[in-house]
Amino acid sequence: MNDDESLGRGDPRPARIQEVAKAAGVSTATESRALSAPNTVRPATRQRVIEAARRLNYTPNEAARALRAGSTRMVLVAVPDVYSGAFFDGVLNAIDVELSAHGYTMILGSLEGDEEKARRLVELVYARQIDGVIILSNCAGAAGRKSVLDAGVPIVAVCAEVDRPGHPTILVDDRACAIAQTRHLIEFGHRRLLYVSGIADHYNEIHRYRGFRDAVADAGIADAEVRRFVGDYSLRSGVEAARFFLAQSPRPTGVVCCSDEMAIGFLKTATSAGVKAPQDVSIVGFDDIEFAQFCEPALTTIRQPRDELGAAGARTLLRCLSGQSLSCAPIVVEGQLVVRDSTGPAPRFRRSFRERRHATAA
Amino acid sequence: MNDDESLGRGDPRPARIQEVAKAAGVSTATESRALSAPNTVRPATRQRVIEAARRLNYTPNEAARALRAGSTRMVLVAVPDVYSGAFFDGVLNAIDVELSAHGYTMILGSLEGDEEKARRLVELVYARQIDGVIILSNCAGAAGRKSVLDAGVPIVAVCAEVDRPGHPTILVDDRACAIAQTRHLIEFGHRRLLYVSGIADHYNEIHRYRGFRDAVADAGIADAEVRRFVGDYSLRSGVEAARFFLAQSPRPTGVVCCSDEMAIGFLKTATSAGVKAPQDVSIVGFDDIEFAQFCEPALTTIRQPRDELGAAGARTLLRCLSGQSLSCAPIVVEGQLVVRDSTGPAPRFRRSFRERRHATAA
DNA sequence: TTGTAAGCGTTATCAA
DNA sequence: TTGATAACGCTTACAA
Repeated sequence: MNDDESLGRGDPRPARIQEVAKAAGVSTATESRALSAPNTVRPATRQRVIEAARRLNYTPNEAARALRAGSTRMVLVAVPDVYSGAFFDGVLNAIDVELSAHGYTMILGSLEGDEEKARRLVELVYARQIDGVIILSNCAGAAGRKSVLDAGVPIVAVCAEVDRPGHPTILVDDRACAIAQTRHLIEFGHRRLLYVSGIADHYNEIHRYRGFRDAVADAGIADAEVRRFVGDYSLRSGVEAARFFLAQSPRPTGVVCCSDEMAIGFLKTATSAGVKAPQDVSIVGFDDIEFAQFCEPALTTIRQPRDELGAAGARTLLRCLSGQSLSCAPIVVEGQLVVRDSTGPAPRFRRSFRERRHATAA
Repeated sequence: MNDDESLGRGDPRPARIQEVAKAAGVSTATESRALSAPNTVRPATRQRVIEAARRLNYTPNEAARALRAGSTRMVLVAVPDVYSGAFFDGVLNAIDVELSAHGYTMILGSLEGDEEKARRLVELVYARQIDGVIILSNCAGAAGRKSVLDAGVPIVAVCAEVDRPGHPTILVDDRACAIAQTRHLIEFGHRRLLYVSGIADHYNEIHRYRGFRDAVADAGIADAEVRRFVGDYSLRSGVEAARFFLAQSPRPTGVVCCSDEMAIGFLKTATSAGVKAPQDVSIVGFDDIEFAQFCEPALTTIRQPRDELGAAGARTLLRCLSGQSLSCAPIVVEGQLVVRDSTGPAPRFRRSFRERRHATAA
């Protein structure tokens, strides 16, 4: 019985490179090369090595590899704390696929909420356990704490902006999207508008609100006709927005929301109070999460190219990690208005609009 | 100017323990102890060490620590591939909070879908980069591949069952939950029932279906009155279930779903086809995801104690990691029926009317 | 209580 | 193409 052949399950101690090298009749150096740089060893040798590794069920110890090589192939993806799982899941999946394909592991976490969790993640970066960071959240540098920005690893921002310049960034054209939302309502004859915003100082929000204002001004709508309610993207704040809406007199007839969650929370609350969409009020969301098609009525919204955002972010980071220097001009991708059933002609315009439609149809 | 004081941002090279030890006037051994086992050094020394570490912005290199100490403090949490983000997010958050509080980092990933991603994760475990695994998905041991079960690390299952016995398990009482769903409908007078199942060979599913059958048999309902549609927990399969439902004649009046997503997909599709809930059909979901309150009508469902499940899973794993041996009797927590607006009395009179019509048509 | 020194399991340098 | 050997940065016997 050969003592190299300890194949049994649950070996008390996994094989090390030395043992495998011995079994293959080579040095540890050759062993290592055969596995991580196959073309630098003779095919026959390589074959022997690989065979021995398989027999002994050998997997290189990652901690040792990382210590020696100075890289862990782990990437931290920082998501917002209260986040639209429904939206980010798509982005995250694209990131994960891209990273995995290049041998990297994704670690997910928030740098915002639970202080304990956040500090641990930042420490992990400083501890050289993380090769790079993708930021999907604006609050990268928290007050009083070591910032991940100072850890000396490459950082890429996706749908977000880093406090300090010089980092590659992937963005949706938020201003254009907000204009598309608003114009859609204006074209339906809505003039009393409610804007339900995300967190006020977020990068996205600043640009979106700017777009909303511009579209409103373009249409010659007076400031007095417009309201703003500041939310935080959540279902709950959509409910609050609807309460605010219900208390107005006269009520707005068109509502622009900065997330589908807020739009859905708004919709449900308004409906329960007897205000129907799109008859009494039209609502546009943002993100096109999966549930947008399943609420009642189905939600008109902005579709963000989640796959594209995630994949571009991951690829950009991988390029940084391989030492390429990149231009910092943001990569901008486009959102798209998806019209469903939650928007329609403004109440007082409805009749004439219908007549016009019938006229053109006839 | 002291060359120890290189505090500048983006230091080319982070401080090592040796430098900090020198700056504090102690050996590396004392330095290490002062930071990881504070009570084993004199307070004054400890103070000097901590001060020096802070000055030099020192964070111990994690790879070196892991190599030497033989533990990485990383835990893999394996989620299903097509998963109810809305449900698992709650469980995952509870796990993360618990792990973070004990100095552990959570790595998230699926062992089911993308083969490339799955293989990488398993390799990570074999590479000793993962101290333990929490499984939220049934397909732990995939065919043909090294299984995470053989990697020799502690494994805990939450809402799932591991193919091989001997692992601690945290479960909801699925059978009792399914009975509660079904009885709720039966008490409303429903007798023609549709059961929309999750993936057929999942542990949960087996127990839930058993509960459904038992409740049906208890009520003396004939097999001929009962249908089963096999879905996969997704919104999409809820849509398919509704199509199946719409094609029946006579149609069931009560629908038991194994996820809220399926219930919501069903609801929307049925509503669009002119079938109203709860007037024409009553629907019960499972999970009580956040959106359950926001669909129209609000969904009657089963609330699973997500926090409890996640926290119990994490605590159990931490106990394993600290070397305690545990009983393998499953920890069972209870779900709870939450009655909202998607369920109501069976439409007896209209039903018999319809049957008459169908009878004459046939 | 503190210091000395031997590893942890790799990879990379250099010489053969 | 391969082998000997020195790091990588930390923890922990063991000795003082």
